[in-house]
Amino acid sequence: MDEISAGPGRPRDPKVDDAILTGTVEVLTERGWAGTTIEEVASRSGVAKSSIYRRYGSKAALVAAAATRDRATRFPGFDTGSAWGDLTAFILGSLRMLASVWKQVLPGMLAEAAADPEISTVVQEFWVWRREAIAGIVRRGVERGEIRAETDPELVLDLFDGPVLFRLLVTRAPLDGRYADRLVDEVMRIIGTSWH
Amino acid sequence: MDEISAGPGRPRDPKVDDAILTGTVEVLTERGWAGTTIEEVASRSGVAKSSIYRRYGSKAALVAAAATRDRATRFPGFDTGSAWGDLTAFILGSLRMLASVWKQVLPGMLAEAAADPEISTVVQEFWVWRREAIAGIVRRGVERGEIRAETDPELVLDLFDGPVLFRLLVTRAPLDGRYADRLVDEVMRIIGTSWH
Amino acid sequence: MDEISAGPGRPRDPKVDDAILTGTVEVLTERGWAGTTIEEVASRSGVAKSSIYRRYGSKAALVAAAATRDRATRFPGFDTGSAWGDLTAFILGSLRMLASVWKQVLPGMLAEAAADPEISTVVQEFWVWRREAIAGIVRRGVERGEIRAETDPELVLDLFDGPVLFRLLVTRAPLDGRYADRLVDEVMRIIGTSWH
Amino acid sequence: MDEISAGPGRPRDPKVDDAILTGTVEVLTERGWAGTTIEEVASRSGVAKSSIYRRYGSKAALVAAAATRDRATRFPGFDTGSAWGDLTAFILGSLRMLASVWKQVLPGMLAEAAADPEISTVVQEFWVWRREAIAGIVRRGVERGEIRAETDPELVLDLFDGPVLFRLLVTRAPLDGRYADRLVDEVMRIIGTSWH
DNA sequence: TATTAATCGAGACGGTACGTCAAGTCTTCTA
DNA sequence: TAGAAGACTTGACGTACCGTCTCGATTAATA
Repeated sequence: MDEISAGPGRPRDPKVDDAILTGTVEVLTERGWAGTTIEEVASRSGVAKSSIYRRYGSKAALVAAAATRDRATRFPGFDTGSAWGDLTAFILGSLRMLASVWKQVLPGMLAEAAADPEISTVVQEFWVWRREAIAGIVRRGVERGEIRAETDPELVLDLFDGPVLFRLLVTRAPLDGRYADRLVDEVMRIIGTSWH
Repeated sequence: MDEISAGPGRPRDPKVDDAILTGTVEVLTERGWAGTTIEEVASRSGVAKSSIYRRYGSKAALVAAAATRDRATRFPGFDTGSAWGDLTAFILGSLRMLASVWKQVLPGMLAEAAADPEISTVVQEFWVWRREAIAGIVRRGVERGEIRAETDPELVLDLFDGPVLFRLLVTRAPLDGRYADRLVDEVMRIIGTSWH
Repeated sequence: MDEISAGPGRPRDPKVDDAILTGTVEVLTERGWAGTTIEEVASRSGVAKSSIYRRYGSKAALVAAAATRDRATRFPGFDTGSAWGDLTAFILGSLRMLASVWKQVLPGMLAEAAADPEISTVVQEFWVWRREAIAGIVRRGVERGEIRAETDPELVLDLFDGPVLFRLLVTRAPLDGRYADRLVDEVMRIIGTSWH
Repeated sequence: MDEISAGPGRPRDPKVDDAILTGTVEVLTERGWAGTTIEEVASRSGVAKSSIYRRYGSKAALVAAAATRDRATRFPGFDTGSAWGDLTAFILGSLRMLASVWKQVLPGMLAEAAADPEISTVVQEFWVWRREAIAGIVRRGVERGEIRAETDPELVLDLFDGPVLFRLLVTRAPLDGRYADRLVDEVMRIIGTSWH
């Protein structure tokens, strides 16, 4: 995916790459999605506006890149030995990640994605690994006999991320550990082979 | 809330009220949330910009008003005699309403609400009657013995609107009758007193 | 020529008109034609950029307006009783006007006019009254018998402004009183009825 | 001033020299002075921008070089046997040269020269040979007794190029053969020893 | 019947950010 | 070193809307 060897011409300066994304996260943190302007990111990161536009065609693309870089660093592993434990670890990790900048950024991102297919793609890619993580948990749970064999991972993601998104965007109800427990409880009631 | 008798001075022209909201829906339909500008709404509806600002303080407030007016006309009743039927009617009605303009408008609205508390209030009010509708369905279901007594209507809304929102904003998976059936199925598995 | 009564809408603020043109002359004086930017004029005159663009479509149009306003205030009358005196007064007045800002501005103006027909029009209008002034001098001279009856005022303007422009733009030879005398001398040699 | 033998390193490629100037004239022809950019010249002539900047410090310097190269090829000799004939040949040749690209280029050049002394020098050098050509014509005319002995060639140039420049830049009056005749007529009326 | 006060359309106003463009400089690889 | 390629900083461009404001012209209820 990455260019290994350079073509002709001056190669892009990785320090500039870095400064842009770091500056983006900074401005997002301070000003939120709507208050973030390319102009501010440029002046903040000591980089020319044109150097940003050369890389990213829009604010949304820029923020998406920053988010993608951030994701890699934040999410730990989870394989606790039980479906219950795995799901709890997964949802808690998600909520922890959300608690940072991205809680403020996500709404704007999603709005942009609704209009711009290119951004939509980026957003969906952002969710692909979540689906795969869930699929892994489900597979292990089925092998252990904790989860029903015909379970669709897509459905589980629906039931996890849907309500979280709903609370984040609409009801603004708290997204804490107790809520995580309840979510896992409900989901296991649907996909589990038995219940206490 | 509404002024019943006029004070001194020229009263507001109801034709202007109407032209504004109608024009707003028109522009939203054609241009989507981001492409909708107050200036365009004004020129489209043959109304002065100041006449819009006199009524609504922002684009979001304007759109919220248009949405509220629209809601009243679109949503039919539902009381089918069974919890299963009620929930299905409710979710199908919701999906039908979403299929119109508001699918395009909702993301932008929610993004704005995330930043502006005033808009957030409007959005939440928009959801209040949904909670109440669900509460009614649950109450009737409990009385009939179809739904477990301790069921929290809030939770049911979570499980309905969450996944729908998730699909709408993120995965863009289809929101059709089959999906509605599956949703009701899952929810009833959680809140129902028995299952087949 | 001027609008006496206003159309609908807020009328243009004459203080803004004035601030813009005054600021333009200021910036031109300090920075010259090339160094003058609309942005600088705006910030200097405490006026929004859009208020300038609302009035003038380009730098050249803006400067032309400033020049036109300036012309009215700078040029005194001339009717000295003899063709010789009139022409001398005319050419001296012209050189005096040139000695101010406009010496620096004219080249850029003319370059712009060469490309943009609209500017060209403005520039030519700027020269119309010179043609007319010359025509008046010629007419009076013919009546007095000092100037040959068939004299074409256009030609006289050619012979006056041409060499001045040439010196200004190319040779940068001095444009002083002695040169003015010589110019009048030459021209009278062509259009005069006799010579000493 | 020119490097005769190369120092160390790769010598400059004369094909590049040529491509640059040829491309410059091409672009000037198509786009005029203002529309000509170094970037376009570079891509047009298949040469790197840095190869242009290595040779010429600015757009004006580049265009000046192109003009200088062009001048040598265009202007024929003139020595017709009479002052009248010489002057007519000279002015007609000048007008013919002007009719090409340079009519469009001159205004921009002169504007630049007004601000940049370096360009001003180039422009003045461009006029030196005209002064000398006129000086030759005058000298021969004086020897033949057609032109008054005290005639200043500088003045003649003033009277020729001034009006031409004026018409070119300002009035846009036609510059054809008839005008050439009239110009010669007027000038001879001033510097000639007699008239018909 | 006049007065008063708010509305209406229109459009100017000071702003802010946009995305584009060209200038001139710098950095890499290749010849 | 030159040369091609292209990234880089800089700075102005002209545009689009924002939300506020000032006009002159209505439009009722009040005096």
